[in-house]
Amino acid sequence: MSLKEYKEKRDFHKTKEPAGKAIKHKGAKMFVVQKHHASHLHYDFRLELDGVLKSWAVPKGPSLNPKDKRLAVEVEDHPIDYATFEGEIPKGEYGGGHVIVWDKGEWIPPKNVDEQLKKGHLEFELHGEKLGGAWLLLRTRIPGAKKNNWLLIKRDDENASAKDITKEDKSVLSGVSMEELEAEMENPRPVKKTAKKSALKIKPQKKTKFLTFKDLKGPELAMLSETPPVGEEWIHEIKYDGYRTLCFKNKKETKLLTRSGLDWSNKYLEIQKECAEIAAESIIFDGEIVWLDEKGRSRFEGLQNSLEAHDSSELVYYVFDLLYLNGFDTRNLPLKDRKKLLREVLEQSDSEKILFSEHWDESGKSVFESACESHLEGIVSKNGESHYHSGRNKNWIKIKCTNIQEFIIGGYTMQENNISLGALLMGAYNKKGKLQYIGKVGTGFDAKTSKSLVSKLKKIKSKESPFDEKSPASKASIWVNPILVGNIEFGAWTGDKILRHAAFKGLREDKKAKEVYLEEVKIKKESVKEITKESKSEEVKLSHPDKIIYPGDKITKQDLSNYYTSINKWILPLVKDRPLALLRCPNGEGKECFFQKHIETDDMGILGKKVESKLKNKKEEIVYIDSQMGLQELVQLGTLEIHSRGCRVDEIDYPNQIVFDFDPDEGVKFEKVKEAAFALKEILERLKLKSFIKVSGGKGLHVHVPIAPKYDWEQIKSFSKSICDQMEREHPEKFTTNMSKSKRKGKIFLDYLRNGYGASAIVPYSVRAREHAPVALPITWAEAKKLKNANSYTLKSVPKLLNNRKDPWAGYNKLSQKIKILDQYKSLSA
DNA sequence: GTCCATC
DNA sequence: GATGGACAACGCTCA
DNA sequence: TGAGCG
Repeated sequence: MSLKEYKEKRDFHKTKEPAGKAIKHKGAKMFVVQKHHASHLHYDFRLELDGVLKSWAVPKGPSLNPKDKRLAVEVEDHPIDYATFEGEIPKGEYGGGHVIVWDKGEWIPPKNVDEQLKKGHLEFELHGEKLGGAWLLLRTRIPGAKKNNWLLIKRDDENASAKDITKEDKSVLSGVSMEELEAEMENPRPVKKTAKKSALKIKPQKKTKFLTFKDLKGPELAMLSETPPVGEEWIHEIKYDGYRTLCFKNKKETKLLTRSGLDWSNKYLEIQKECAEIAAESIIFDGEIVWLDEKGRSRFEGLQNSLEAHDSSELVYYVFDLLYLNGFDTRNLPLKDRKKLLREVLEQSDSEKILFSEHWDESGKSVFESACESHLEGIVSKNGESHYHSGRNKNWIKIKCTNIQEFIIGGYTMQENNISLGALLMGAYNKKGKLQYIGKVGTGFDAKTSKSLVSKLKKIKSKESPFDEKSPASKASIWVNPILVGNIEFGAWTGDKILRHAAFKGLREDKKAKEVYLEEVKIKKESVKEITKESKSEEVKLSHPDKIIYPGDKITKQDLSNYYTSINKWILPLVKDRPLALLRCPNGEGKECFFQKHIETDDMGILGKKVESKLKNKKEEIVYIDSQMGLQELVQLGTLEIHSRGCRVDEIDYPNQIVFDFDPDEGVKFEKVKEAAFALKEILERLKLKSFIKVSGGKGLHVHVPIAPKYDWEQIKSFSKSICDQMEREHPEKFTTNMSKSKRKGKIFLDYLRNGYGASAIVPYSVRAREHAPVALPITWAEAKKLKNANSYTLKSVPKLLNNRKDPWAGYNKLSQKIKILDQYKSLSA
């Protein structure tokens, strides 16, 4: 989409003038609100109408980028456009201009929304375009709320609500069927996911105009890995050693382009001719042009020789992807389907030079091994379900048998005779964008290539070293502009990131030096699982060790990491192998946080597991840890609170601990909370159950009861409910089991709901995301007697306290208590 | 913090 | 490259 | 039935 089209689409309500009418609202004020994002700072707007804070000003409007300083607001009598500010835009108020709002486009707020808005706690998005402008579809979200709400408002009736839409109204919903709309309101989902789900089936639905290389934004590229990925979704292809080439054919012309978009049709005349003859009106291929040796292996040297001789007769084009066919953009098809289509097309054409790149869907490991045995360069494993995405991503993974990589020539030395080339000084761009020296290459070129190299290098001589640092400064070094790219085969990397046993294999004329960077080896988790079991000592890198995550006490991420390291042996037995729920606050305590129960990581310490609840009849993906490393990785992810379920990952239907949470209302004396805990202790003792107590790190206390995993969640929940009910009956003035705030005045809320399927509670020894980093610390009942409050054990004080401490929860994990009354009930009902 | 999508 | 969104889930209770 | 609450 061009910028113009994008703007038109975004500003549809300005250009289309739909049922409602745009008016200028005189009393409007704009507020610029600074918002922190994990990786960047940006701004949002709020709009005040007649003194009432109404909304974000511009639906999906542009944010203010401190660099471009635009603001989508009409200023004075200028036409609606972006106002451009000079200099820094301060946080604050922007009044005096006009802000465009709809006359009847205001939504009917649900209860409390006005208040939420005043606090700035509500955001909404306008989805009017979907409904042709006659209606407003708003997605509202209250941070922390469980779901989005969709509000549909008819413009000409202020009191219209979503329910009032009749079948007749369908006509104005331009393009949106009633069913779709109902489905959307019923089951709201983020807009972008909608787009994802509407993936084309094998037959593309809509004709699109022919794509250009620019539309494509370049070919899809593979990530480097040391081992092939594991999983049925992966298919595996031979990795070719040639030039990546895209073929664009339409009625007018047939072009062969390099990966950077250069037209090399003339260099591959024979192939270009054959492509032109393909029996399709328009087509885009992605593949590799190679030269094959007598054994059918692609050899880069052969390709180079052919090109230098301007003879493409010996080259073939292995096509492995189809991006466009006869008017249809096929990039959104799953790879498997694209290759099916591609195979059909190529079978029809019967060309000897344009070949279908076969794939195998057996285990990646065996494909990789046989590829290496046949002295091929390696394999490329691709996710068969993935769409075609430009750029490097994890859907394509390359695994190499030998180490051949492209690097940049940053300089060279001559042999002593000063006639022939001594060594090439190689480099690659690192993450910082600097050219990093990676060693010299003094072999692999014969007299002829040496000569041609020298003549090429002389032309690009430069006075200064192009290398960042660590550069091989010596009198003999001759620097060059770092624009030539060479193919280098090497044995291994040294610890200092220098090549060992490197040999020159030829220049890569299709690659720009800017594209050559140090590739990080991305290893898929599945393929290294066996390794991780043995190499648990691996350390976890903290991305920002000095980042302050508890601003009140200047506690850094490193401090948190150190905390868990020092109390590792205390927390691990209580947290390992339990399904987790994490409270993550990447920007620290007091900043925006979110809960998370499912994570995909490539990290090795955070484990995922597919579990199935037989009793709940549902499958889910859970996260757990079983090592110190896992704990460290949680820290790295910005986890401030670790919560767990009361069960083990392999028995999710049967909890092995019960948790009672005593949560006092504002103003309740802590003594009372202690009394409650001790009252519970007594009840439990009467039931012959041993219990353990911990401070919550907040205001309350938690009592844990380890049990045998033989009762299901329903049993445990009703058991704990009955106990809490009993306490409430005995002392209704002290306790309540009712969570509602109004009925909690001056009482302690007995929360038995931690004991339900999927519910979780704070893990003992976890820190809390509150000021001073309090810890949910296990204590003895004797200590509880003297306790003054529940939040004075902190990240700073706990490690010292634990020194030489006798485990207050000794035997917790070994205790497998039975609950008699449940057993009795069971035998009764049986 | 990380991934991803959209521009 | 800049920007922005998602990242849980479920039962209870009250209006 | 939806919102608020853990």
